[in-house]
Amino acid sequence: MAKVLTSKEENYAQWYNDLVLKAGLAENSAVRGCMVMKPYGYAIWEKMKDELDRMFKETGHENAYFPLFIPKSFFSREAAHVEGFAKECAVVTHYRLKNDESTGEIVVDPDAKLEEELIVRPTSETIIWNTYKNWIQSYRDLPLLINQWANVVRWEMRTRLFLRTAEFLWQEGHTAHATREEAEAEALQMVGVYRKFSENFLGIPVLVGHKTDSERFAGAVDTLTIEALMQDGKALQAGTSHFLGQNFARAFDVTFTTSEGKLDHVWATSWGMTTRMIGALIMVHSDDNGLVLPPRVAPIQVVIVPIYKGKDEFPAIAEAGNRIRKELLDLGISVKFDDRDTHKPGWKFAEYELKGVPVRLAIGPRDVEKGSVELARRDTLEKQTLPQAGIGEVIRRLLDEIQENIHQKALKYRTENTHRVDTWDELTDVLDKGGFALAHWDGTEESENRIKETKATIRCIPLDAEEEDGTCIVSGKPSRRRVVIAKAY
RNA sequence: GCCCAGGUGGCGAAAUUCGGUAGACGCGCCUGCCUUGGGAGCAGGUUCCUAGUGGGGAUUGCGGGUUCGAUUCCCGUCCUGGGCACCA
Repeated sequence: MAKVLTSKEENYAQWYNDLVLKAGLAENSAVRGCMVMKPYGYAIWEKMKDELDRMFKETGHENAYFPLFIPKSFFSREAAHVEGFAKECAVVTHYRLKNDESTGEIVVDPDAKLEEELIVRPTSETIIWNTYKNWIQSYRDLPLLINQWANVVRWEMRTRLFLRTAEFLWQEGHTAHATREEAEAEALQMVGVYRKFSENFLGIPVLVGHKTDSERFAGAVDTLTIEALMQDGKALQAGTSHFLGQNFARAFDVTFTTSEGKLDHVWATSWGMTTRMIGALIMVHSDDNGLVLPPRVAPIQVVIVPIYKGKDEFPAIAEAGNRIRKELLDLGISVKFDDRDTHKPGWKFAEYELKGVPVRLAIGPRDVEKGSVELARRDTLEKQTLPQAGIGEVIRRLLDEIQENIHQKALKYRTENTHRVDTWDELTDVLDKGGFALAHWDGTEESENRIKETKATIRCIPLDAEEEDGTCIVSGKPSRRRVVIAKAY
């Protein structure tokens, strides 16, 4: 097979880029740092959206939509929030162009300057809380559980397809609650939804935990995160859920009358997951032959490739192919019968491997004769010949097995690359090789800054960390639990 | 935003040293033949636009400059890649 991709071992960044481009997922656009998501990449995103949306609704949330533009004044009400986002905002200053008579060029009309600039949302807390103010009067209006599917813009200095683009797609949930406890429970619930989604649907094992003070979302009281490990040993923040306390309620004056008739500010959360997950999916599972998609997220779960010499052989093969296709469709399996005669079988094999299709069936004259079919699974690249009769059931079970196998493989990789470290040397050793280091930390910013000098960061303070006496890897001061340290994207 | 390195067909690129026919070589693509159980092979074509077809025009990110002549030298600018920083 002609080599299509750079090898992962040769150059991980190049391999990733090749894969995104050649599998037809996305490409860089003419606009600085932005991305064109191609149909196949978008199909993967749609699968993710459908599943997440289902999970949100299952937990009582509704979808709504808020404006793309945020007046500058809204944006600056919450001090920490503006501080966090000010450096990466796209700003609309004018509303009209005109033809410059001297040069004949289209220029911004200086007379069309906006009185107040508009910020293209980098996140929607401010405009949403400005709206919630009008929606919430009484404890009877709470909780307010809303999610929005949208695009946002953050003017990043350096960009990378899917992982960091100037514009990206995401969902952002924004909830309002009557009590602190309820809001905290919501934030915890939603990080749990992300964990379930990531592990069960995408096959990506994640660590769940709190961010440190310095890594927290701008304006949040607590940030919960899921952290995944990529095949090059770097961590990726895959989703976050924030407990916002009453910060935004105070900034936007969102108050309600309690059941006791008292006035109080509401308690808030926000949580988001983005198209970055597509990048995670690629970097966690794929190999040098291309994408490896877990069946649940694969836009095409089974592809059928006919093999034939001359036109007379085709009808019998097409009959078998279409019959199997129908059988799989009836079982709720997405299947493509690629009967194009413009590409040869070997070409198609390579193509669908590159696209990560979990199961491939090949049907040729031999199979028609014997009532058999060749089945190849993408995760292990194993091939076997099976009877056509009952193939639907076999594949239905196999898809579950592949889903599980891909998850277990990723989990095994993460386990093998997670190390408990008790000395500074052990820490730097793990960080050099790549992977998660579990180390004691005294909770101070000084020690955290020292860790950051290695270019690694504290990814999270795990939720389920067992209590354990130890001493901080930096200061030697006492510590009650280990934190997760890694180099990250 | 700062420090490097770059920007030439659909793609990887060559020519830049020392200014002198831009696109060598390869991939891909197109046509035909031969093939079809792993991106096979052979021949021809392939920068783009245009043309009643023995032609014409444009073209090395973009804008200026030097020069008889600029992909090459100078200034500016935009963009891309790597590093710092920032970040989902």
